[in-house]
Amino acid sequence: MRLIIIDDDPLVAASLKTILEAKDITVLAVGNDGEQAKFLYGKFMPDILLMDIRMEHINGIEAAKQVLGQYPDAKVLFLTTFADDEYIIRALEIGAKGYILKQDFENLVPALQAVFNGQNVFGNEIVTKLPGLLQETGKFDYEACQITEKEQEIIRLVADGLNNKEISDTLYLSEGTVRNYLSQILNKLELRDRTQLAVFYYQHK
Amino acid sequence: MRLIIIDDDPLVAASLKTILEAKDITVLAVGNDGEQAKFLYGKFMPDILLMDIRMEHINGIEAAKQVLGQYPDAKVLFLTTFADDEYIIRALEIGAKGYILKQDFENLVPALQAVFNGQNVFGNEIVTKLPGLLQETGKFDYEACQITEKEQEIIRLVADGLNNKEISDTLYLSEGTVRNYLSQILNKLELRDRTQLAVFYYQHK
DNA sequence: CCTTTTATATGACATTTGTCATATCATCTG
DNA sequence: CAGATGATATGACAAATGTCATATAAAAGG
Repeated sequence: MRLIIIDDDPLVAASLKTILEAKDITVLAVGNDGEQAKFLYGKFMPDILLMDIRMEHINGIEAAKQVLGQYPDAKVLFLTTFADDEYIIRALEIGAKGYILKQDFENLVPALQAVFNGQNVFGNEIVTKLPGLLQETGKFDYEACQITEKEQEIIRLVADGLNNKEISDTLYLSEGTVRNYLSQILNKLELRDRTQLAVFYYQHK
Repeated sequence: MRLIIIDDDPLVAASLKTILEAKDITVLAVGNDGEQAKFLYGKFMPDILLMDIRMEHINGIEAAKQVLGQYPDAKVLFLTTFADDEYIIRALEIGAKGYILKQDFENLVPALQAVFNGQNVFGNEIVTKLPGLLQETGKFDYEACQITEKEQEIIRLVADGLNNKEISDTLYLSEGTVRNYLSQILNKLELRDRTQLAVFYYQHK
């Protein structure tokens, strides 16, 4: 198995190289910058591109996107020090083969093997997060928070982008009343303003 | 590596056993019913439970749930003939280690190895579906609307519920500048206020 | 080098927003 | 009936928001 390692930190990159070579894996090249990823990939055409996801200048995702744009069959396995929701999605979107924690170095070789054989590999930390990401956060129980029916109506209208005047027209209330309701809602949900309320609404739906 | 195979179809189960034993993998037992899964797991305590996902009587998911309920550290790898969106989520939820197509029998061994070493393995057919499941709504093309990179950053922060001061602190800009940016954004997207912007963000994501 | 563009900032301003204290009025409830 | 409760309203106020005209400096382009 022939691969290229890209890591911001030269120490990490070198350690990885040593570890992997001890396991009879050929490290064709080591880079420490997203910029080098595409160049080195084109030059060596490795079986796998093992790359840090957090790097200065060009991050791993961006670099991988470029590599995959030019070489769609490239197998990219990301390395990271901790799991980041944002990155999981992006990595999957662009077609990475997986995502493994640096700490799990004893699992690195089997992971590489699996990727080499066409599988996709994800560490536990990642997978346990997926259901949460997949199933949009369990609906929020407004009742449990003593949010009345009328208040919920107002929440929906705020989450629709209406201002106080529009809400008052819709519900046949005075604008002041709407303000009062809203004030109570924000208080109950411990939010600061209507925008946070709208955000809350969409994130708990 | 010691494992148990559960498959509805005795022929498939037997074939798998033959293939795997040829690769020096110990098949402790073969079952053909979800009911047997829990019993056999308890009896043999294998490293991995390799199980069909579609079975009569008790399906794989249900059987795995029971096994995992009793033995939370069980490593369950599902087998299936085709990928089913519904199952992906369910399998991840209950804590399965992966999901592989029966057709990919040449990848089965590396996959088992990776699972044995604590990884999670998913076939390509599955992974390519994940982004779709993660965010099904076609996302909005801000570039096309001439929304600059910086403006997009501000949008994200507004959609996070920050006020102008907080945004300016985050981006090292003056509050006035943030206001100006926001004003431009609202103008470009033909929205009225930051709440509508947050709403827009969540509805086009 | 001069001009244009781009990013950032300021101040002034009207409007909207959120909070609070208080007021009606109808409906329960003992 | 008297008092409590709940829904709605008002007015006052400070803070935040959105708009606009304008300013400045740096970068880019000629």
